[in-house]
Amino acid sequence: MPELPDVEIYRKEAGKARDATIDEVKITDKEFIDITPQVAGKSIKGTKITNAARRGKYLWLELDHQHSVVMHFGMTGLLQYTPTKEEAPEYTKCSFVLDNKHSLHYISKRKLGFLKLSGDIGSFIQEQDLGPDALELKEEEFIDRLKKKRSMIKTALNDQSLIAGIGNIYADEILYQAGIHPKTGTGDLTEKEFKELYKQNKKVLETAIEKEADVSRFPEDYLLPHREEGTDCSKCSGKIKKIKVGGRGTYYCPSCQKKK
DNA sequence: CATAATGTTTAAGA
DNA sequence: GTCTTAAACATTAT
Repeated sequence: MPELPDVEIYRKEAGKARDATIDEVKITDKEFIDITPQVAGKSIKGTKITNAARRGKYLWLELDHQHSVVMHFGMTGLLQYTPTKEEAPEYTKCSFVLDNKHSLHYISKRKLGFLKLSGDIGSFIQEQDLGPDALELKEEEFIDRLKKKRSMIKTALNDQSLIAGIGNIYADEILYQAGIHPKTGTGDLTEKEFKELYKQNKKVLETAIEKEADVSRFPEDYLLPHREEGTDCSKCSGKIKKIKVGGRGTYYCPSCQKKK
């Protein structure tokens, strides 16, 4: 489930490969991986991983030859760092075999993400029209950006050009914690509610990272561990309800997230 | 078998 | 042109 907290975990995983040299690039799904064996051999093999960087849901492996590998995880992708002698996980699309007896595996069941060679990170962000990372934003800009969009608040939170990193399920969690109905129009929110959103955005994402994006370890009053229609709300006596917002499944408590 | 699923891009509508 | 919404994409699990 790769949203900001998940990708941050992968970034830490990739960080274990820092200063290792890439001995080999194994491409196991040619259709999916946008790197030809020639390019891999010429531009990636033999280079050193100098850093792992993240913005929103995108992850970069920075190499010492002024380029980098950029990856996106779609809905089912993940990154794993394992001893090379272990077999690559199922659905592995591409593996970087390192000189420290470990390998980094890009894994995905479906084909919605990508992994490719990227030059300068800044120009990539511009091309993608990617907004600032949800954890880097100051309160004022966070609120200003949301106000610019005239849509339901959940749709605005999911807009990567406004704020990068919040996906479908974390938008639900943030709105649940803030006590705001997901269909509320951005124009109908009060200043107080915007501030609460900012506060919960930070808290929810940081908590998720601290728990290594493992929902079973989330606090008891979070929505995510019991994101199911009809279950009891952890904050009041209401029952969790499922609706569609902008075409996506959305869970909320009708009793503590009242519509205006 | 039909439906929904954490994602982004596109095409269409206002 | 600009902004917003809905459909399309690929594959698996229920």
